[in-house]
Amino acid sequence: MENNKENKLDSDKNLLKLLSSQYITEDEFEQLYDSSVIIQFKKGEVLLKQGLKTTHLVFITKGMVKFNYQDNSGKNLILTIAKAPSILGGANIFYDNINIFSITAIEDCEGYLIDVEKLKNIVINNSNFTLKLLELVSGMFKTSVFNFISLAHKQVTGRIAEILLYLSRSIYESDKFTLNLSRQEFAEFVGCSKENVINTLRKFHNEGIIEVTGKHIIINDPEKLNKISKVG
Amino acid sequence: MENNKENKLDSDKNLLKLLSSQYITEDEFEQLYDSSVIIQFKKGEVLLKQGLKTTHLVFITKGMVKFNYQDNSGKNLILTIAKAPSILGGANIFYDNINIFSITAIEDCEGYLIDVEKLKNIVINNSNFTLKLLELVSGMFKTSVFNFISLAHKQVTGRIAEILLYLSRSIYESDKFTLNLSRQEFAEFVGCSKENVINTLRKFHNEGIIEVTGKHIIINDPEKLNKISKVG
DNA sequence: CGCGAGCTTGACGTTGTTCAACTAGAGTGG
DNA sequence: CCACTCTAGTTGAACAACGTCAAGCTCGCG
Repeated sequence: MENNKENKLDSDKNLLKLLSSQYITEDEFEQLYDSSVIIQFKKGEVLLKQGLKTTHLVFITKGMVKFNYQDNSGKNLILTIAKAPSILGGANIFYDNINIFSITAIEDCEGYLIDVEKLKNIVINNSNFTLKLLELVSGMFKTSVFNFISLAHKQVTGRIAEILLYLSRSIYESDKFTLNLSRQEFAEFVGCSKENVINTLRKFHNEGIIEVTGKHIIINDPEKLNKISKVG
Repeated sequence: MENNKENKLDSDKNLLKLLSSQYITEDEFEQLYDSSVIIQFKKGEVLLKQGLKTTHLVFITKGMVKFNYQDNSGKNLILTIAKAPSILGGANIFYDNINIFSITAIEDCEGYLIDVEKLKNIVINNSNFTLKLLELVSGMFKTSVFNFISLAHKQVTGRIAEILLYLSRSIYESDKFTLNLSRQEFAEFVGCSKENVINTLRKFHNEGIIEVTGKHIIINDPEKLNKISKVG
């Protein structure tokens, strides 16, 4: 048991190291790692809250999260879904410290809190690591732009096809998967009503493109989905 | 005449310096400046083209540009409008070199081409300047996310109100301005049809919120516009 | 067994797009 | 100086997409 935990921690540490150690020294890494706190999140818990100041990043080693935004009228929107291993919250450290969206667990998660001030100290003296962060943020920017374009030009059918492919390829990495999103959340990801999601999934199902049984989904014809997502 | 040009160049140079010199040394700046090329763009000309590799940034000292995207089906979308002075094209240097959208002059522009390879050399050895870039990209990311949210949750009336305020406050910096966008382009910015733009502008006009005479627009009641943009 | 949350379905109204016709203004050439 | 044409802008009507609403269903769980 003791041994198991040791192994697990070692493996997590290596993951984190892999993500950063090419860019910072061993010393800097140890400093960062030693100051970080192990933490668990249950499904539904908020890792980083919209509107609050960023005091830490979260490096998740296990689990899945959504980037969600709630507007003044109470409507929700999911910007994207991410899964471990991943560093969360990096985009706004050096711009201003207010989180523009929340990050919420959609299944139980494990990870580390990384102190932003400590990180800043390391970054300021380390151009390579800063470049790495720059790459990270550039990537997020790019994703966001594509999201915007997709939303602007595609109708719901195309968006849903696109998101099914994204989930299958990038998140669950399989043709068959069990959604850990409710229909409501799926709708918030697409940016439409839950009824629309239901009808469209049914349509795809009836056309034999996918198979839907509750939350279990099988992608039968990814090519066709791809075509639908391209057309709109 | 000669003297005028000298003065003009000096003033441009100072602008560029202002944007970067706190972060790089005098030497580095001179190196960057000396290798840059003065260039003019006429209205409609493309500064950076979607799908091509980035070989240079553009620092514009005069004029206005749109960030525009064209999808496979030929539909256009305007991501945002920017005006001089501004550094354009920074977001994707360190991620990959392909431009994900075009930048096109919407009025005659003047500026400098900055060689990306030269810039990279400077950046790699200069953490402060990298941080500045990080801030820049973070800002763009943030804008993009807000754009996404706006598009997802607001209907056309709200979007148009929002964009009118943006143009008035951030671009033209006045309650009265003359659009240098066609109705079609305005629609591409909003993400709707040009007819919808026309009808909505007319509606605002009839309600006394704005005055529209061709391309000349006067914002009479910014408070009301703000309310409309918040509600949706 | 019964309750409740999430899911599903169909009817209906609203929003926004598309299309076609028309108008106004800016060049162009005789 | 007057047709002619070309483009951008405008208008209204028909139509499609999508959201909202209300009702019924399913399934897990106490």
